This record gives sequence, structure tokens and C-alpha cells, in this order.
Amino acid sequence: MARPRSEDKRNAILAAATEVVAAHGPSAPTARISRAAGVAEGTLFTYFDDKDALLNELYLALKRDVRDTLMAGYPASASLVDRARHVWNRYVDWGASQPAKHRAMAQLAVSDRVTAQCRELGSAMLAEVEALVHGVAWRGEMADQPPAFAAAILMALAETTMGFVQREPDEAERYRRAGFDAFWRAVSKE
Amino acid sequence: MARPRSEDKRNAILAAATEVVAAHGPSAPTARISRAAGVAEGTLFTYFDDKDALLNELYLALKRDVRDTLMAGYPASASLVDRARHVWNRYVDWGASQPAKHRAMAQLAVSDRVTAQCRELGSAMLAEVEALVHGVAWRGEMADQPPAFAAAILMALAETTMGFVQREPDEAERYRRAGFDAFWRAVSKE
Amino acid sequence: MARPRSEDKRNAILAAATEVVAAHGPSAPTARISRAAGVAEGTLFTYFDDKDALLNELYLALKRDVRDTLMAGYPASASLVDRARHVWNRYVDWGASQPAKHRAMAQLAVSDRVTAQCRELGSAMLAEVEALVHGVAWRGEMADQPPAFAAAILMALAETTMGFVQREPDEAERYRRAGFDAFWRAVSKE
Amino acid sequence: MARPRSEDKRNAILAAATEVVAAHGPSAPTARISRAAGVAEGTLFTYFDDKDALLNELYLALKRDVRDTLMAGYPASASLVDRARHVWNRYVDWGASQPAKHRAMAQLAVSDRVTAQCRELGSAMLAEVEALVHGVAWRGEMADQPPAFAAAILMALAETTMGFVQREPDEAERYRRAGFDAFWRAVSKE
DNA sequence: AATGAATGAGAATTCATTCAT
DNA sequence: AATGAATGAATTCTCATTCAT
Repeated sequence: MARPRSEDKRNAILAAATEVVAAHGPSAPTARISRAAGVAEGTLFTYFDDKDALLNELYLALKRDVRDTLMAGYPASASLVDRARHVWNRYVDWGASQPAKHRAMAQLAVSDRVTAQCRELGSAMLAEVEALVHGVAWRGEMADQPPAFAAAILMALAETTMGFVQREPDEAERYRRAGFDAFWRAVSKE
Repeated sequence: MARPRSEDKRNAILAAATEVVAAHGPSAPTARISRAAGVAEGTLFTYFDDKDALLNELYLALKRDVRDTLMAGYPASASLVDRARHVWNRYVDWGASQPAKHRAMAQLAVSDRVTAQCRELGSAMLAEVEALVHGVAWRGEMADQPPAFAAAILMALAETTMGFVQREPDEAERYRRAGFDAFWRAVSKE
Repeated sequence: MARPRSEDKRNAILAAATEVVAAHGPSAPTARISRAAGVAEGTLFTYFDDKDALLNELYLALKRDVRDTLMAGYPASASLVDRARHVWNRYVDWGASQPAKHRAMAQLAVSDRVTAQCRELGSAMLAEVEALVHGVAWRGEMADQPPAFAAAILMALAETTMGFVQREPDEAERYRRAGFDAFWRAVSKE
Repeated sequence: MARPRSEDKRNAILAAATEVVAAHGPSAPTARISRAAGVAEGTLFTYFDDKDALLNELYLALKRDVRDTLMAGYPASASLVDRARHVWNRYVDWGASQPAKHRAMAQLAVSDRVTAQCRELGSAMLAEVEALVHGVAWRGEMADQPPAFAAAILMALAETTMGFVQREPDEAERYRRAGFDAFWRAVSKE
């Protein structure tokens, strides 16, 4: 049998794409991505049908990464506030410690090269987060709004927080806590 | 390059660029923009030195538009909460009623073609918003955080709200109010 | 107004394509064609949507050229044999004196890049030849065959003849006559 | 390069190449040929040095196939007309019943990837046909022309006939006969 | 020997920008 | 000033060929 397709190489391409898309947007040349991945220009296309496929798969890979990060060590039986804090902290840390991933996701989120179907898959992946927030909002101030609204607020505030943590890493703990408290006041009762 | 004559034409190009960048990102061809503006391909370059200049000026124009919208009819002597609500409502309405502007700004915000200097100019333009929020936060829950943090939270929550208002225009009023209340709980004392 | 599109340039591209396709087939690079035409690579695409459009238009242009050549000076009221000889001589001379056109047509005739629709247009253009041959065959040996069969025989014999005339130009007259006589014996009565 | 083992595999590649070249011309990717042959991309190159070698060998294989077909059951001692008719019928049937082979040969005949030397080898293979036609022409109308001219006319008319037989298989017998009669009138005396 | 992943030199386009009209 | 044709560098993707498995 011939050389098998290498999962490592595929991951290298995705990692390189993360960096390049973060820095230059989805319109960055594929040649730059393959160079950053240390493979030949053509090799990129044995792992991804075309550039759009790469961008869409990158989007999903990043979403999956977030999901796995948020859910790792999820304290399913802890109190609501502790579970929410777990998700919050994980998400802020994820973004703050990996600015390229965060930025790449921001770029792909507004790119028309990511298909609607792919976006749906991505959101579905965060359904668990939404369920959690739903629990928070259920008897809280957001009782009259759809759960997606509270979830969107969580993500938006966390992303805002990420930016500050990134720029002032020494104050990470303070921002993370202040951000969470703001979120908690915003959506929970009392 | 000759001196441009018509302010109308310049505005038509900026308006066209707003639509095109909103739909396809900053990498959309200038030819598409000029076509949408109803001018010849070359004409675009008598009004803007090059594509980067156009994008940067578009970014500033959008920021200016936001600033003017927020500040029009600003009730300088009203209570803090009323002034904050004014800004909030204006901003949400601006984005919800002009999705292309909102989306174009989102695209430019993550584009590396908008220079750091241009971004600074843009933020400076929203200094007044920041000052207002500072007033809110001053004795509020955010007293220990930099005012920019509270201001960023305002913008982030307002932008989240815009999205919901856009998708469910019939519920505009409800979302606008729910969003503002969430913001107010998040940052003000009591 | 801007520089108008130049018919000369378009023709230069078609002429260059004739030479290049004749020599290297339809898979020859467009860059080679534009170079041969003395225009920039991109210019080719302001005159032709894409390579397929160029090849199809070239096919039609060659067919039109043949038609015009055959029909120029057509002795409509001469005897059948004289009219047939006119067409024969013109066609053989066309191919023998312009081997590139002949060869390019041969290449395009077997290329799957020339569409069925385009082929039909091309054949329609030679309807007059077919009508003539029909007259020849009408009471001749081919009375029981469709007129297209006799017409195809004319073209096939003429193309065979072209090849010999090309390789032995000194014997042009002899081959031309011998070919026509063969054709005439093949299809006419007596 | 290792010595190829299986004659079957080599033939499978040539057969696949026949189909693919017939349908898409000599510029069709080797990957398509190997896929059609049911072998790996690399395997093609253990049987043929490179793509040009494959195309040239395919050309010769097709010529050989024609020669063998024409000569199988050749009635060496029959009358001239019967021998000619034998060759004619075999050739027309060969092409009409195997359009891919016919079409592939037509493609290779105008391709610049088939070398002059290879073409000569191919013609030499049909020397016997030429000798036969020479006999026909010897005392016929073509007495003053080189025998190659009469032979070329045979092939051209037969190929024209093939096309009609292919499109109207029910009329095969009629076209085959009409074509031969036309040929015979064209070149024989009386 | 057979496989098919890897390679990088092209290939067809696209596109920002210039410039003749 | 306005126009849009002309330019050629840059871009995405293909493909013959090599080579690790």
C-alpha cells in the first residue's frame, strides 16, 4: 500500500490556516497556508477539495475545539452558577490564550465563504452551552426571552472579555471575574 | 490624479462599498463596487487613491455615521439612565435598520487592511459614548474596571441585540428593552 | 469615452489561436496565444469570456471563412459540373494555401470543447455546399443516399487532396484535377 | 522503473486510454486513464515511460489492430474487386463497431504528441493496403497518381462511411455498399 | 510490483491599477 | 473628469511524475 494520508499533515494544514486566516482573513492565499504548514502547494488539495472546503472545515474544527474545551471537566452536578462559571472561564481562557483561533473564528463568522449549513452544524455543536444558559435564564431576568438570546449574551460578553484579557494578561483574573459577574447580573434573578 | 468633482459620486461609491463589503467582505473586487455605484472602474480611483484608502475611509465614514446617529438629539441634561437608553436605542436601531452598514463594519473590524491609525481615529470618535458609560459605571458595579470595559460591554450587547431585532423585526421593541435592561443590570448599581 | 474595443485586436487573437491550435491542439496554453497575438495575457479575456468561448468562436470563424471562400464568385448559373468544380477548387486552395487554418479546423473538429450547438451552427453554414452537391447527386449514382453523404464525400476527398497539394505544391494543379475527377466519377452519373 | 509483469494490465491501460482519449482527447489526465483501467496512478508509469510513450504506443496499437483486422481472412487469390471489397468492409466495420478506437485514432492523428517516427511506423503497417490499392489503380483512373493518393482516398471514404454507419446502424449495409461503389468508380477503370 | 500521497511547475483566470480616448 | 480597455502579477487548482510504504 502507498503512504497513508497523514492525520498529522491534515492538522498541520488546519493549524497553519488558523494562523493565516487570523492574520489576513479568509482571502489569504492558499500558498501561504501550505507554506506555513510546511507542505507543498498541491498537498493542501489532497486533504481539502478546494479552498472553500478548507475554510468550512476549519470553521467546524474551531467550533469543535471550543465545545470540547468548554465541556472538558464540566461539573454536571454542581450548582447553576458554578456550571456557568466553568463554561465562562473555559471560554475566556480559550480565546485569551489562543488569540489566533479566536481571531480566525471571528473572521470566518463574517465570511460568506462559510456556508449556511456549516454554520448550523457549528451552532448545533454549542447546543449544550445554550441548554446550560437556558437553565440560568429560566427563572431569571431573561425568562421572557428565547434562550438563544441569553446564550448570545454569554458569548458576546465572553468575547469582549477575551479581548481585554489578551491585552492585559496580568489582569486576566480580574477581567474574567468582572465579566462573569456582569453576565450573571444581566441574566440571573438576584 | 485629477481633483474629484462630485461629492455625490464619492458618496455613491462609499454607499456601494458598504453593500458590497457587507455581502462579500473587503476582498470583493473594486469593479463590483464601481458597478454598484454606477461609475466606471477607473472613476473609483479618482476619488480614492487605492483600494486600501477606500476601505479605511469607509470604516471612518461608518464610525462617523454611528457617532452622528447616537449623538443626534442627545438629551445632555436628562438622567443617566435616560441618556444611556438614548444611546442604546439609537445604536440598536441604527444597526437593525441598516444591516449592510452593520455588517460592513463587522467585516472591516476584523480586516487587516484597516490600519491601526484608522482604528484609533474610529475609537476616538466614540469617546463621547465612552464618557457617558463612564458616568454610568462610575459608582456602579464596574467602578473597579476601566471605563473602556463597560463601554465595550455596551457595544457588544447592543450588537447582539441588533442581530435579534434584525431577524425578528416584530419583536424589536421587546429585544431592545430586554437588551438595555440586561446592560443596565450588568453595569449599574441597583 | 474610453478606448473602444478593437476589432483588430480580436482578429489578432483569433489569428494567433489559429496558428497555435494548429500546431499544438486545443490544449495549448492561452498564454501562448496571447503572446502570439502580441497582447497581454489578461487581454484575451476581455475579448473572449474564457478559453472555451475562444475555441468555439474560432471554430465558427473558420467555418465562416470557408463558406465565404467557397461562395465568393460562385457561378450560380454555370453548369453543374462547373459549379461543383468551383467549390472544389476553392476549398482545396483554401486548405492548401492556409495549412494552419485547415489543421486548426481538424483539431477543433475532434475536440470535445467545441459544443454540439456550435457544430450545428457550423454545419448550417455549409448548407449551400450541401445543396449544390444535392443537385449533383440528384440524378447521379448517389440518388438513393441522403445528400449529406455525397457532401461528406466531397469534403473528405477535398481534404485528402489538400494534404497532397500541401506536401507537393508543384503538383497542385494535377492533384486538384485528379481529386475532382475522382469525386465526379464517384457521385455523378457518367 | 521495474519490469512490468502483467500483459493484461498493460492492455487494460491501453484499452482505458482508448476510451479516454476518444472522449477527451490526448490532453486527458493520466489519472483518468489509470482510474478507467482499474490501476493506481503510479502503475501506469511502470508500463509506459511517460505519457507521450503511452500515446505513441496507443497509436501504434490501434494501427496494428486495423492492420490485423483488414488482413484477417484476406482472400489473396480472389479478384481485385473482391479483395478491395474485403478490405473496405473490414475497415468500415472496424470503425463502426468500435467508435472509441476510431475516435481515438482521429484524435491522435492530429496530435503533435505522436512523433513523426511513430507516424511512419504506422503508415508502414498499412503498406499492404497500399499495395492492394496500387493494384487497383494500376490500370485504373489513378494510373498517373502515386499509389498513396488512391490509398488515402480509400481510407478517407471509408472513414466518412464509418460515420454514417455509426449514426444509422440499420442502414449499415446500404452505406457500406454505396461507399465502396463510390470508391470503386472513383479509382478503377470502367 | 503496486499503491496513492507528495511535489511543484504550469494553466486559466481574476483584479487593482494605469492610461489612451 | 469620466470611461473602460489594457496590463501582468497573483491566485486557485491541476497534473505528470516520483517515491515512501
